[in-house]
Amino acid sequence: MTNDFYQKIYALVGKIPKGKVATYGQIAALAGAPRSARVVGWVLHILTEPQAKKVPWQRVINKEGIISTTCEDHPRDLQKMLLEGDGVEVKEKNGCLWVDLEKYLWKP
DNA sequence: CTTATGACTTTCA
DNA sequence: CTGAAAGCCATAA
Repeated sequence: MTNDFYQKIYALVGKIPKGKVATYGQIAALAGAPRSARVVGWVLHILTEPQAKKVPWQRVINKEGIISTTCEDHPRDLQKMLLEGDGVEVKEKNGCLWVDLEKYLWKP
């Protein structure tokens, strides 16, 4: 069951088109668990090495489009770089990186 | 098995 | 409208 949830999340994240971003709640909802946004974040946190390179985890952010990454292993600068590489404009507000959900939010 | 924590979200005051 | 607290799911200890 958890493994299935993982697979769903991976599939959903992998289905995010280039130049678009999605929120944890959205991914969780699409995975069948609207209240498991935290788990989505956890899944992306424990991504295995090969998957971290295959899955565009950088396109998954919180509901405000802000990168709330507190992990030192997941630098916001790296995510910003990856998003910019995908064609997503990452803005900076008060030292917090965020994306225009109105323009870059993935709407399946 | 119980407790604590987390890349979040939603609701109450 | 803003701020704080609880909730939910899964993993780690």
